[in-house]
Amino acid sequence: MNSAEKLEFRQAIYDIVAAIPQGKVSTYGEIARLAGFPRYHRLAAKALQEPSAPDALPCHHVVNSQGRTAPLWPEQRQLLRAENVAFRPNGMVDMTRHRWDPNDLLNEPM
DNA sequence: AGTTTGACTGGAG
DNA sequence: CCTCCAGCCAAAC
Repeated sequence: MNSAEKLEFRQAIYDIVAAIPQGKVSTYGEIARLAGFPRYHRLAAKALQEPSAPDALPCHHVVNSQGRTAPLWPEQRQLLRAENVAFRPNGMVDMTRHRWDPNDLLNEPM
């Protein structure tokens, strides 16, 4: 991965995350795959930590594959709750209800 | 140049 | 659900 690809990757990640609708969440592995770098989930996470990430970027819409919120980022839970995202009793996001389907453009506001 | 470190993942125990 | 582990890849040590 050269420097040009890094920029390309980061930009793709930001675009994808920006496209996640309110009340929906995606995973690090998913956005990395959509960005065209299937095994770069860890780098996707790092990209969201980058200070260069846009301020308005709703990175709280990204959780891990199990629906777990970022351990060292307690606010994420509040941000999601503010969007009526349902949490299971175990503290994980109810992925069956809130997983974002990139193909479903309107993603049923119902 | 070798080792450690994550806002990770999927599987095993 | 929990922890532990191998696989993963760039960055930071």
